[in-house]
Amino acid sequence: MRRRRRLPRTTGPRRRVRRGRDRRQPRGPRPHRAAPRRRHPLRPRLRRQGHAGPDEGGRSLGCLARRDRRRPGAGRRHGHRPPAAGRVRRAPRRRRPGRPRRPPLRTDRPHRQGPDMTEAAGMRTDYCGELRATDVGRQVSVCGWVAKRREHGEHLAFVDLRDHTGVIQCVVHDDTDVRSEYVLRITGTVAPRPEGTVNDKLPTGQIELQDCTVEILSAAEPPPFPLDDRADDVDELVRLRYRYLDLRRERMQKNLRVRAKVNSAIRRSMEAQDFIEVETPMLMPSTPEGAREFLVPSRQRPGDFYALPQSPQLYKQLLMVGGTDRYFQIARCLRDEDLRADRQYEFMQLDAEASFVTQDDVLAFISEAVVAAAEAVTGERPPEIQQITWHEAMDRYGIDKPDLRFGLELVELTAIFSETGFNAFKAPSIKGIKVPGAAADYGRNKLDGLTDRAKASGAKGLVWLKVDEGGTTFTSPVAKFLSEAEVAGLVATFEAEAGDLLLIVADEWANTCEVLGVLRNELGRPPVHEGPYRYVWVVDFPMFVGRDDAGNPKPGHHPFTHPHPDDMDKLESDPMSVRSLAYDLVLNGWELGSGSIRIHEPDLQARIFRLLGISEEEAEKRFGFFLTPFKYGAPPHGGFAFGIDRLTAILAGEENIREVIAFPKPQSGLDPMTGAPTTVDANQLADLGLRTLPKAT
RNA sequence: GGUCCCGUGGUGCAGUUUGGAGUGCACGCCGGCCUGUCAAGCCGGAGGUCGCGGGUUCAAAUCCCGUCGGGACCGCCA
Repeated sequence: MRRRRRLPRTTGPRRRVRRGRDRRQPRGPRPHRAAPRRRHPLRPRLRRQGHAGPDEGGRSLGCLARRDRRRPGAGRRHGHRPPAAGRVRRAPRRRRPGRPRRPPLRTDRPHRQGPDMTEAAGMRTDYCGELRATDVGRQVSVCGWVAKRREHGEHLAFVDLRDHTGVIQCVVHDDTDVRSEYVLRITGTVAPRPEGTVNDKLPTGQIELQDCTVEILSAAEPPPFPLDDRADDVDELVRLRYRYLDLRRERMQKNLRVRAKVNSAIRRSMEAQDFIEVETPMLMPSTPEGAREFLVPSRQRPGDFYALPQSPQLYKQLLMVGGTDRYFQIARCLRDEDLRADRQYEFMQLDAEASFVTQDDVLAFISEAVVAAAEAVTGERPPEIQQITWHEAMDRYGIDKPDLRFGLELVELTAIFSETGFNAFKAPSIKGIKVPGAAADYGRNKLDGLTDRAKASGAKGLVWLKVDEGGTTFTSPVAKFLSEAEVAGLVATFEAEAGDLLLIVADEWANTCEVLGVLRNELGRPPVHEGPYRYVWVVDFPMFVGRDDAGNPKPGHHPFTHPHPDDMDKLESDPMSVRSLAYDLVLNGWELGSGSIRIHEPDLQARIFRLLGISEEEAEKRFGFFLTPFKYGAPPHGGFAFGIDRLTAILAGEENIREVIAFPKPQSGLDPMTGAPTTVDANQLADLGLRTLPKAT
């Protein structure tokens, strides 16, 4: 890192303004110091940079110099710390033998008009939150915002100064007027707190800054909401409107730093695995498959549009054709779909692609990156990520993004009812879940609620049974329809005990699983960020999911996904049973991302298009720029993309990705801070050949 | 596009069920007091068109309709 010089500590204006009584009137000389000249006390008190008056330069030096003369050794003690930010952060606090002492205070520099912004990093010697008892005796300068001030009469006040590392208590004995969120530079001596005044709740609670000289770098209006933990309860719209204030909070600063760690660890991991970072265009042709796109009108071709990328999918495959071998990008993706707790218009993905690899290779690459990111944040390396097939995920958890942190697995019951007389159970697939001990908690209302939920998910109905005392009979509206053998079969299969609640669904296999999967999550799923972290690869996704209006199968992943080699012979005969080489990575029930091995053979691609009902002409029209390259020799390749916002949110302990994005948008997509989106003036529209319709009223 | 929940000084709430004067609490803010506090303490003060519009009523924060804004979820996100 480039070495940056620190500003001589004496160049800033020393502002003396008053707080408390009589702020609007000049006051007489104060008792223990010759009264310095004072600026007019009326606020705003600060002159703008460049308009500094004659009192802004030299006097403070004089004050400090006087002070230094009064305290022999103080000047020498107060030295230049290694100036680069990284060094400051990591600098050992204990001075080791042999380590050179900090260079002496420079008092020989020419006076400056206010802080020199070209040396802003040098305005301080330390971060607020990093001072410790081992720093006692040092004279330091810290910069930050006033988190809190506590006054005790005219001549004692405590100022908690905050930067992104934390707060330090500064003892101010003069009558400087500092208020919430004023930006200060405070120079003082690190001292142990007097006996009985240690604050165990603060990492800096053993010490405080004494003999403080306060420079007001910026005055501030009171913030519209408290910038501490209480802001967690403030309306998110208010936090977003003043996001720049919200970001000062410990939680937000922590989250931004978690995110930076994730990015950094991912980048290091991918590079260590021989991936190279390549940027791909933000302006690309519209490819209307999949998510709705953001369109950008072309000025030079009025009436034509670029689209912003939903993902770099097409480009990264062309990078493979281009011999790049292993590509990655921490890529911004944009989708014009409705927002959610885990969705923004724009979001970041680790996008990766590799040539001459198998599915297992890709899973290993990505696993390594995710594990590295998790380790960078938590300090613990997660265990190897397990795999589960899509079919097993559906069968056991009823969902393709299973949350493995809790039980309530689906129990297979079909065989028990193979000869049932109960019409509702004459179905291809019968499954249930057991909620241990929940019978008493679920009265009629809650059970009706579950039934409604099941029906909303597509179930014909939901059968519930409460296991009676003794554990061998049920209380249930359908109890009378069940044979003794069926009752016994249920008790045995569920390993049911008195007080358990059993929920059963009978339908086609997929429906049965999905409905119970919804109920399972409803009944047992903890908030996503609660530990432990359970990563899982879901593999062998079906090649096709459902059929479109014309009866053609629809691709489960995307139309360039390679079919599973074992199922190639079923592509035409039984397409819906064909598996693909597509895979998802799931963490605590959130889909982190997905990927696949791609089709690199033009013949196979043509075959898939035929199955999807896409004619050659249509394929050429829609994907021509993408398909032609494959005629020139495409390597076998595959890749993956996962959402960095989601991973970061979970690792940061947040349930909402907005909390780990510096400037997110609320659910409406309207930015309360900037007002975007806005109308533009007619000339801009004319330039683009656009005309807007009147807004609906 | 849909379902549900929420809009009351700068912030967080109570008050709405059962209509009766902008009523209350906490924080913040402003002023005063206070030399060891730490989400300091004490005293005083300012600050609100109860999101907006309409309706019912003698009377609406409260009931009704509409609308705007926010959130969670469904649809959607190949």
